Amino acid sequence: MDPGSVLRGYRLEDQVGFYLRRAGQRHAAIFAGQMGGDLTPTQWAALVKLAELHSVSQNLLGRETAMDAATIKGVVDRLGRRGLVATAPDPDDGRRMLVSITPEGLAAVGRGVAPATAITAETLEPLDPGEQRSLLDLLRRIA
Amino acid sequence: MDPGSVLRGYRLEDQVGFYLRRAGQRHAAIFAGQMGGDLTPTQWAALVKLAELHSVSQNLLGRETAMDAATIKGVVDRLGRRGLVATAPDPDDGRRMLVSITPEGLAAVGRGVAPATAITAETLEPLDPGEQRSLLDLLRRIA
DNA sequence: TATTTTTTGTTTGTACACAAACAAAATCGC
DNA sequence: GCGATTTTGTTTGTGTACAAACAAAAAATA
Repeated sequence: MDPGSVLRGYRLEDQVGFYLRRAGQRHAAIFAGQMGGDLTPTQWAALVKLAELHSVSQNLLGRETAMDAATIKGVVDRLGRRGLVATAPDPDDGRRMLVSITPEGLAAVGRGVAPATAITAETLEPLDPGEQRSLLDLLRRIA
Repeated sequence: MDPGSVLRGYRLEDQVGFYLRRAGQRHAAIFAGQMGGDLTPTQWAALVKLAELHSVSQNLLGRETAMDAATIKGVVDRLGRRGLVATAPDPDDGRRMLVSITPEGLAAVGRGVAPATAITAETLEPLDPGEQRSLLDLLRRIA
């Protein structure tokens, strides 16, 4: 009796989850290579959103970048320690911590746009333009 | 001068990486819900591969499941502590640690196949069958 | 107004994920 | 056979990711 028989035809290689993880790993490797290692994907996402939104509460920044409260806290703390982000209590709401991007953070975003664009291009490079649009559409719909 | 101008049209919402992360998060949530929380996606992947391969070195198991040496070590340690996996030194190669699945591990795989199949189905549920095949194909090619 | 509920942020604990540095064993090239 | 290289596994450190439990403040409601 083959131990594999409990699998009843189930194979890791047929599951979306497996390829989502592997594609994420490849993207992370490309990111680290192009971005020079000083900004992680989540840190970059937070900085980009802050460049758009000027000043937002920490939790809202988390929602905009798809990070839960505990995760965005760590990201903001690390960016704050490096002077790319500043926090201040919200005068209108004693619970809120307003997060904003510093001039240094804005400069980092400026330097990062070209690499970030290249990262997306390199990640999608195995696909032709139509396939790239398809993938983005399909991913969006299962996200 | 708008701070957003440093972005030059770059938006988080146009980047694959952002959706890869979000789709991975949704999949992980579905996984935790269906699998009952006692097995993580990586632990499940390791068990499935071991059910197929019987006995493999720890590093090879990592390669088969897309985990690096440090990560697979942690996964095997945790599975070993719960008795789902056993390790033994390879008699033919003093460096190698042979990992195999225990009867309890095999039983856990047997119980997990139905939920695991449902997890993939629920993750892909927003797409029709043709789109599901497309997504899997495109993900495979960028992974 | 007073009570309840929600929102916001923090802390702790567990689990990936990987880089870097290291040691031991096997293999390769000569 | 022997030195160089590769493979295998371990350890440490940093950074997501999230659950759960908690406190404080605000908002909703009775």
